Amino acid sequence: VRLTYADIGRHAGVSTATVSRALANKEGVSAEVAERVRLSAQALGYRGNNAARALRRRQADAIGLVISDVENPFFATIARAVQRVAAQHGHAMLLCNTDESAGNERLYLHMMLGESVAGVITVPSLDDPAPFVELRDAGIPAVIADRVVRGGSFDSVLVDHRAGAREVVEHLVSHGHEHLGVIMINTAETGGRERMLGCRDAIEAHPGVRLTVREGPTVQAGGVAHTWELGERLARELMDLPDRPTALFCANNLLCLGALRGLRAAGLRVPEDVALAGFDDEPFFDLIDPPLTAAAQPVEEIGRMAAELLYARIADPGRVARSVVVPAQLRVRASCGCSAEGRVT
Amino acid sequence: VRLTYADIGRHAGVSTATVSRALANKEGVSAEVAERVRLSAQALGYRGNNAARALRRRQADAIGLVISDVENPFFATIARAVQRVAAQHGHAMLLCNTDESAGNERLYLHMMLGESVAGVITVPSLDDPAPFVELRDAGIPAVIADRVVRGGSFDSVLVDHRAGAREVVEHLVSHGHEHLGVIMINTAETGGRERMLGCRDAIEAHPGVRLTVREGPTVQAGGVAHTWELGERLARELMDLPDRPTALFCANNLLCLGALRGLRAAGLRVPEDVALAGFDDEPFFDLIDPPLTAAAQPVEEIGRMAAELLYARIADPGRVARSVVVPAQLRVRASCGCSAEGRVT
DNA sequence: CTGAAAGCGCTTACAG
DNA sequence: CTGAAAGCGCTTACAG
Repeated sequence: VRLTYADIGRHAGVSTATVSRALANKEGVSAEVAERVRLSAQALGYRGNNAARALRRRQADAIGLVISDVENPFFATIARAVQRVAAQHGHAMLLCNTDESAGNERLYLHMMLGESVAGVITVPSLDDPAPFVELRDAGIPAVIADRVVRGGSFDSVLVDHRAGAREVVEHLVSHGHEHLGVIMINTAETGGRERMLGCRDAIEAHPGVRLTVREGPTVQAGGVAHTWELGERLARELMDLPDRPTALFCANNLLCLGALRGLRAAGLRVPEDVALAGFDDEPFFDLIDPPLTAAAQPVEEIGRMAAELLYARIADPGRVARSVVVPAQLRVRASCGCSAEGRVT
Repeated sequence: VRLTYADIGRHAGVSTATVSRALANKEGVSAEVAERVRLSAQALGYRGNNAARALRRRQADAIGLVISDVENPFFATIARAVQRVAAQHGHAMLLCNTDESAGNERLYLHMMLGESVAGVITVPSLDDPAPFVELRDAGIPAVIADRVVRGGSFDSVLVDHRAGAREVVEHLVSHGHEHLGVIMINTAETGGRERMLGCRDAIEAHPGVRLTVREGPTVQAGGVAHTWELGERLARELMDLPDRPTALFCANNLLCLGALRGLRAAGLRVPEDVALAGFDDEPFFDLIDPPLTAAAQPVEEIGRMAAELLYARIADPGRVARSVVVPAQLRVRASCGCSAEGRVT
C-alpha cells in the first residue's frame, strides 16, 4: 500500500508531472499549486521511492565508500567525514570493507556500477587503475584518498607518506640509534611503498645506520585483530634477532600498538630497552604507556576533502582532475626516547 | 550505453524473461540455455541495474545501519560485524550516523523506507517505538541492538548494562571507596538509564557509600572529540568539589578516556589519587597508563547477532520477535587500584 | 504553468 | 522450458 505520485496528484487535483516538479522544487510550478502538492504529500504521509527515482534519473542519491576496514580507527574517521559531507548533499553512503583484498575491491567497485551511485571514494588497496577507468566510463566520478593509483589521472587527496616516514625515522636516528627495526605494511600499495622509501631516505645521510625490515602479508586480511597480532609477532621476531635493533618504526597505527604489546610481553621497556615510533596518530596515543611518537595524517581532512572533491566533480564533470597534497606531521611524545616535554635526551 | 537484458537476450537468442531467470539462477531454465545466457552476459560485460531490480521487486539488495557515530570504536566494530553478514547475503550496507540526535534518527529511519531496504539494524538514541512500527508496517524488518525500545516487541540483542555497571561500581566499592563520582552518558536512552540503575544497585547494600553524578548533554552531538572533552571537563569538575570523590566510574569508553586525560591535567595520579573504571572496553585499554578497568560488552557479537536476527526474520517474516541477552564482563586492570595481577589491594 | 505519455531496466504472473 | 506483456514509481521531453 505504498503511496505514489498518482495518489498525491489525485488528492491535490494535479497530474503526476506537477507533483514531481513541485516536490523537486523545480521551476515552472505556481507557488500556490506547489504548496498544495506539498501539503497533500505531507497529509497522506508520502515516503518516496528512491529506486524508481534512481532508475529514471540513472543515478542514485547515494555515494559509495570503499575502504579496507572501518574497524581501523583511521578508516572510521574517514567514513565519518565522508558521510557528513554526503548527508549535506542529501546522499546516503554505501560502506564497503575490502579487507585490503584486490578481489573484494574489484567486486565492490563493480557493485557501485550496479548501484548507479553518484560517485565513489576509495582508499585503494591495489595499484590497478582499471576499475576506476571503468567507473569513469560509466559516468561515475571516483576520488582516490590517501593513496595513489598509477596510470590514470583522478581527483585525489594525497598524503606525503614518504616525507612523513622519513621524519619519524630521522627522529629515531637523532636519538643515536644505528640499527632500526621496521615493521612494514603491505608495500604493494603506494602508502606502504612510499613509507618504505621514506625510511630509506632517512638513513641515506647516515652511513652507519641500518634497517632490518619485516613486512607482513596483506595487512588487513583477517581483520583488525590480525594486524595487532602481526605487529606483536614481528616485534618479537625483531627482538629475538641475535643482533637486535635498538629502535622500532611501525608503519601504521595498529602495527605500532601490536608491537608495543609484543615488546611488553618480551619484558622489554620502551623507550629504555627499545625506542618505538609509528605512522598514524590516534587521539589516545598520549595516554598510552609510554605515549607514542608518530607521524599524524590529517585524517578527518583527508575524508572531508575527498568528499568535497567528489561533489565538485559531480557538479562539474568537465573539470580537470585535481590532486590535493597534505602533509603528515610528526608528533613527538615519549616512546621514541624523548622526555615528557618532547626533547631529545 | 548501459547494457540491458534485451542486449543479452539478443546475443543469446532468448527473451528478457529467460535472461532474468537464468541470471537469477531460477528454476525452469534448461541448463544449456542458462549457461549460454551467462556466457553472453559475461562476454558483453553486463553490469546489472540494482535500481530497476529494487523498483520491480519492491526491495533493495541492501540493509541499513543506523548508529550514532562510526568514529566511536564501539560503533565501528558493530558496523564491521554487520557489514560482514550483509556481504554474505549479497547485500550492501547503508551507514547512517545520527550523532545521537532524535531528529536525525527519525530522518534516517525514514530514509530507509524510501530506500526500500531489506531491513535495518539500529542502536537507537531514542526510546520512541514509532519509527520502528512505521518500518514494520512498511514490511521492513528492524532489529534493535544494544539498547531497548519500549512499547513494541522487536527482535533485539540486549546487553545487561545494569548488571555490568553494578559490577564495576561494586568493584570500586570493594577497594574501600565511599564517595564515587559518576560520569554518565545520556540517561534518556536505555543504555544510560540502565547503567545508572546499576550504579545505584551497587551502593544499595553499602549504606556508607554515596554517589555524585554528572551527566553531560546528549553525548555524541559534536562528534567523538566532544565526548572526550566532556569526560575531561566532568572529571575536573568532580575533582574540584570541596568534598571530592576518591573514585570515578565513567559510563562509556570515550568518557573514560577523556576523564583520564582530565585527571592527568589536574595533576592527579590514577589510581593513587583517584581510582578510575569505565564501561566499554577497547583493545588498547591494557596499554593505557594505567591500564583501564572496565565492563566489556561483546561488541562484535552484538553486531553479528543483530545481523543474524535480521536475516532470520527476512527469511521468515512470521516468526516471533526474539531477544538475545548477552552479559557485559568486568575486566579488572590497574586503574581501579588493583595490582598488575588483577588483585584488590 | 500544466498534463499526457513515454520510458528507465528489471521481474513475474500468465499463457503456451 | 520459454516468451509476450504488464507494471514497479518515478522524470522529462513534448505539446499546449
